[in-house]
Amino acid sequence: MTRDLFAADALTVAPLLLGSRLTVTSDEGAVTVRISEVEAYHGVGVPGRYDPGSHSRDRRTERNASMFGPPGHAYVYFSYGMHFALNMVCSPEGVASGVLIRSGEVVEGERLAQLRRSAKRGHPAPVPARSLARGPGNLAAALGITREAHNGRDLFEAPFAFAPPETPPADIAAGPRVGVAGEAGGPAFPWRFWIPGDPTVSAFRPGRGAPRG
DNA sequence: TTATCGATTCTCT
DNA sequence: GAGAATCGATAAA
Repeated sequence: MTRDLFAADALTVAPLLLGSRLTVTSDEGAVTVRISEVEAYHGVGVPGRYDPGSHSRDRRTERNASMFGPPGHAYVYFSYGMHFALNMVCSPEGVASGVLIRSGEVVEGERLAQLRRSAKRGHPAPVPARSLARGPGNLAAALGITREAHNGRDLFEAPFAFAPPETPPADIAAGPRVGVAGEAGGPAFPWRFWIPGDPTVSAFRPGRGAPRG
Protein backbone atom coordinates (compact mmCIF):
# COMPACT_ATOMS: atom_id res chain seq x y z
CA MET A 1 0.00 0.00 0.00
CA THR A 2 1.61 3.20 -1.06
CA ARG A 3 -0.63 5.07 1.33
CA ASP A 4 1.48 3.68 4.18
CA LEU A 5 4.31 5.85 2.93
CA PHE A 6 2.62 8.84 4.55
CA ALA A 7 2.26 7.24 7.99
CA ALA A 8 5.78 8.33 8.94
CA ASP A 9 6.63 11.92 9.85
CA ALA A 10 7.21 14.56 7.16
CA LEU A 11 10.99 14.65 7.56
CA THR A 12 11.16 10.93 6.81
CA VAL A 13 8.66 11.06 3.97
CA ALA A 14 9.87 14.20 2.18
CA PRO A 15 12.95 12.78 0.36
CA LEU A 16 10.97 9.68 -0.63
CA LEU A 17 8.53 11.83 -2.60
CA LEU A 18 11.16 13.08 -5.04
CA GLY A 19 10.49 11.60 -8.46
CA SER A 20 6.90 10.66 -7.60
CA ARG A 21 4.01 11.73 -9.81
CA LEU A 22 0.93 13.68 -8.85
CA THR A 23 -2.04 14.15 -11.16
CA VAL A 24 -4.90 16.59 -10.65
CA THR A 25 -7.97 16.25 -12.86
CA SER A 26 -10.67 18.84 -13.46
CA ASP A 27 -13.29 19.66 -16.08
CA GLU A 28 -10.52 21.28 -18.08
CA GLY A 29 -8.37 18.15 -18.19
CA ALA A 30 -5.53 16.52 -16.28
CA VAL A 31 -2.10 17.83 -15.36
CA THR A 32 0.64 15.56 -14.02
CA VAL A 33 3.87 16.66 -12.39
CA ARG A 34 6.98 14.72 -11.46
CA ILE A 35 8.03 16.15 -8.11
CA SER A 36 11.55 17.61 -8.00
CA GLU A 37 11.63 19.68 -4.80
CA VAL A 38 9.93 19.40 -1.38
CA GLU A 39 10.17 20.71 2.19
CA ALA A 40 9.25 19.04 5.50
CA TYR A 41 7.29 20.78 8.27
CA HIS A 42 6.65 19.31 11.73
CA GLY A 43 3.88 20.46 14.03
CA VAL A 44 2.10 19.50 17.22
CA GLY A 45 2.57 15.88 18.25
CA VAL A 46 5.60 14.95 16.16
CA PRO A 47 8.34 13.43 18.33
CA GLY A 48 11.69 15.16 18.17
CA ARG A 49 12.68 18.74 17.55
CA TYR A 50 10.23 21.67 17.75
CA ASP A 51 9.87 23.22 14.30
CA PRO A 52 9.31 26.99 14.66
CA GLY A 53 8.79 27.34 10.90
CA SER A 54 5.61 25.27 10.74
CA HIS A 55 2.09 26.63 10.54
CA SER A 56 1.09 23.97 13.09
CA ARG A 57 4.01 24.52 15.47
CA ASP A 58 1.90 25.53 18.46
CA ARG A 59 -1.72 24.57 18.06
CA ARG A 60 -4.51 23.64 15.75
CA THR A 61 -6.20 26.59 14.04
CA GLU A 62 -8.80 26.88 11.34
CA ARG A 63 -6.14 27.30 8.66
CA ASN A 64 -3.90 24.40 9.61
CA ALA A 65 -6.64 21.95 10.61
CA SER A 66 -6.04 19.55 7.73
CA MET A 67 -2.40 19.13 8.77
CA PHE A 68 -3.82 17.28 11.79
CA GLY A 69 -5.97 15.08 9.58
CA PRO A 70 -5.25 11.59 8.25
CA PRO A 71 -2.04 10.97 6.28
CA GLY A 72 -2.10 10.92 2.50
CA HIS A 73 -4.42 13.91 2.29
CA ALA A 74 -3.86 17.45 1.02
CA TYR A 75 -3.23 20.59 3.07
CA VAL A 76 -3.74 23.67 0.90
CA TYR A 77 -3.12 27.19 2.22
CA PHE A 78 -3.39 30.66 0.73
CA SER A 79 -0.20 32.67 0.68
CA TYR A 80 0.64 36.35 0.28
CA GLY A 81 -2.83 37.24 -0.90
CA MET A 82 -2.37 35.58 -4.29
CA HIS A 83 -0.94 32.07 -4.24
CA PHE A 84 -2.04 28.65 -3.12
CA ALA A 85 0.46 26.06 -1.89
CA LEU A 86 0.04 22.28 -1.65
CA ASN A 87 1.23 20.01 1.15
CA MET A 88 0.95 16.26 1.55
CA VAL A 89 -0.16 15.45 5.10
CA CYS A 90 1.98 12.90 7.00
CA SER A 91 1.88 11.19 10.42
CA PRO A 92 -1.18 9.59 12.02
CA GLU A 93 -4.38 11.55 12.47
CA GLY A 94 -4.04 14.03 15.34
CA VAL A 95 -0.32 14.55 14.68
CA ALA A 96 0.52 17.58 12.53
CA SER A 97 3.17 17.17 9.86
CA GLY A 98 3.28 17.80 6.16
CA VAL A 99 5.48 17.99 3.09
CA LEU A 100 5.28 21.17 1.01
CA ILE A 101 5.49 20.39 -2.70
CA ARG A 102 7.70 23.17 -4.03
CA SER A 103 8.42 22.26 -7.63
CA GLY A 104 7.96 19.67 -10.32
CA GLU A 105 8.26 18.93 -14.00
CA VAL A 106 5.00 18.98 -15.92
CA VAL A 107 4.91 15.62 -17.71
CA GLU A 108 1.27 15.63 -18.81
CA GLY A 109 -1.13 18.45 -19.61
CA GLU A 110 1.53 20.99 -20.44
CA ARG A 111 -0.91 22.91 -22.62
CA LEU A 112 -3.44 23.28 -19.80
CA ALA A 113 -0.72 24.21 -17.31
CA GLN A 114 0.50 26.86 -19.70
CA LEU A 115 -3.02 28.27 -20.07
CA ARG A 116 -3.49 28.48 -16.31
CA ARG A 117 -0.17 30.22 -15.79
CA SER A 118 -0.92 32.72 -18.53
CA ALA A 119 -4.36 33.42 -17.11
CA LYS A 120 -2.93 34.09 -13.68
CA ARG A 121 -0.30 36.45 -15.03
CA GLY A 122 -2.82 38.27 -17.18
CA HIS A 123 -0.95 38.03 -20.47
CA PRO A 124 -0.49 35.22 -22.96
CA ALA A 125 3.30 35.07 -23.30
CA PRO A 126 4.31 31.46 -22.58
CA VAL A 127 6.62 30.64 -19.71
CA PRO A 128 9.58 28.28 -20.22
CA ALA A 129 8.65 24.61 -19.71
CA ARG A 130 10.93 24.27 -16.71
CA SER A 131 9.16 27.18 -14.98
CA LEU A 132 5.61 25.88 -15.40
CA ALA A 133 5.54 24.31 -11.92
CA ARG A 134 8.64 25.94 -10.41
CA GLY A 135 7.89 27.24 -6.91
CA PRO A 136 4.92 26.29 -4.72
CA GLY A 137 2.65 29.07 -6.00
CA ASN A 138 3.39 28.23 -9.60
CA LEU A 139 3.01 24.49 -9.05
CA ALA A 140 -0.41 24.99 -7.47
CA ALA A 141 -1.44 27.27 -10.33
CA ALA A 142 -0.30 24.77 -12.97
CA LEU A 143 -2.26 21.98 -11.29
CA GLY A 144 -5.32 24.18 -10.77
CA ILE A 145 -5.18 23.76 -6.97
CA THR A 146 -7.49 25.85 -4.79
CA ARG A 147 -8.22 25.63 -1.09
CA GLU A 148 -11.93 25.32 -1.66
CA ALA A 149 -11.63 22.42 -4.10
CA HIS A 150 -8.65 20.52 -2.72
CA ASN A 151 -7.90 21.23 0.96
CA GLY A 152 -8.30 18.09 3.06
CA ARG A 153 -8.94 15.83 0.05
CA ASP A 154 -7.54 12.31 -0.23
CA LEU A 155 -4.50 12.17 -2.53
CA PHE A 156 -5.44 8.65 -3.60
CA GLU A 157 -8.91 9.55 -4.85
CA ALA A 158 -10.24 11.83 -7.59
CA PRO A 159 -9.49 14.56 -8.41
CA PHE A 160 -6.02 13.51 -7.25
CA ALA A 161 -3.90 10.55 -8.30
CA PHE A 162 -0.55 9.79 -6.70
CA ALA A 163 2.17 7.36 -7.76
CA PRO A 164 5.49 6.82 -5.96
CA PRO A 165 8.70 6.92 -8.02
CA GLU A 166 9.27 3.94 -10.32
CA THR A 167 12.99 4.37 -9.81
CA PRO A 168 14.08 6.69 -6.99
CA PRO A 169 16.51 9.49 -7.91
CA ALA A 170 20.18 8.47 -7.83
CA ASP A 171 21.05 11.59 -5.83
CA ILE A 172 19.16 13.74 -3.35
CA ALA A 173 20.33 17.13 -2.09
CA ALA A 174 19.29 18.73 1.22
CA GLY A 175 19.49 22.30 2.51
CA PRO A 176 17.69 25.12 4.33
CA ARG A 177 14.04 25.81 3.60
CA VAL A 178 13.05 28.71 1.37
CA GLY A 179 11.46 31.88 2.70
CA VAL A 180 11.35 30.68 6.32
CA ALA A 181 12.33 33.25 8.97
CA GLY A 182 14.79 32.80 11.81
CA GLU A 183 16.69 29.64 12.76
CA ALA A 184 13.98 27.53 11.17
CA GLY A 185 15.11 28.88 7.79
CA GLY A 186 18.79 28.23 8.42
CA PRO A 187 21.25 25.33 8.30
CA ALA A 188 19.94 24.01 11.62
CA PHE A 189 16.90 22.79 9.68
CA PRO A 190 18.12 21.23 6.39
CA TRP A 191 14.57 20.08 5.69
CA ARG A 192 14.40 21.00 2.00
CA PHE A 193 15.12 18.20 -0.46
CA TRP A 194 15.58 18.35 -4.20
CA ILE A 195 16.91 16.42 -7.19
CA PRO A 196 20.32 17.94 -7.87
CA GLY A 197 20.76 19.41 -11.33
CA ASP A 198 17.05 19.33 -12.12
CA PRO A 199 16.19 22.54 -14.01
CA THR A 200 12.72 22.72 -12.45
CA VAL A 201 14.03 23.29 -8.90
CA SER A 202 13.18 26.79 -7.65
CA ALA A 203 15.74 29.44 -6.74
CA PHE A 204 16.76 29.70 -3.08
CA ARG A 205 15.58 32.78 -1.18
CA PRO A 206 16.48 33.22 2.47
CA GLY A 207 13.69 34.15 4.86
CA ARG A 208 13.60 37.27 7.01
CA GLY A 209 16.30 37.07 9.62
CA ALA A 210 17.43 33.65 8.50
CA PRO A 211 21.07 32.98 9.32
CA ARG A 212 23.54 32.50 6.50
CA GLY A 213 25.01 29.10 5.99
C1' DT B 1 24.24 37.56 -10.87
C1' DT B 2 22.43 39.30 -6.63
C1' DA B 3 19.31 42.37 -4.10
C1' DT B 4 15.23 44.84 -3.23
C1' DC B 5 10.44 45.80 -3.49
C1' DG B 6 5.42 45.97 -4.71
C1' DA B 7 1.16 43.34 -5.24
C1' DT B 8 -2.75 41.51 -2.45
C1' DT B 9 -5.58 39.34 1.29
C1' DC B 10 -5.96 35.99 4.72
C1' DT B 11 -4.92 34.48 9.59
C1' DC B 12 -3.84 35.07 14.03
C1' DT B 13 -2.66 38.11 17.96
C1' DG C 1 -2.65 45.61 12.72
C1' DA C 2 1.43 42.85 11.65
C1' DG C 3 3.33 39.48 9.10
C1' DA C 4 3.25 35.78 5.83
C1' DA C 5 6.16 28.24 3.77
C1' DT C 6 5.67 33.80 -2.97
C1' DC C 7 6.40 35.66 -7.57
C1' DG C 8 8.11 38.55 -10.92
C1' DA C 9 9.79 42.95 -12.24
C1' DT C 10 13.30 46.14 -11.79
C1' DA C 11 17.61 48.04 -10.13
C1' DA C 12 22.26 47.63 -8.92
C1' DA C 13 26.81 45.76 -9.34
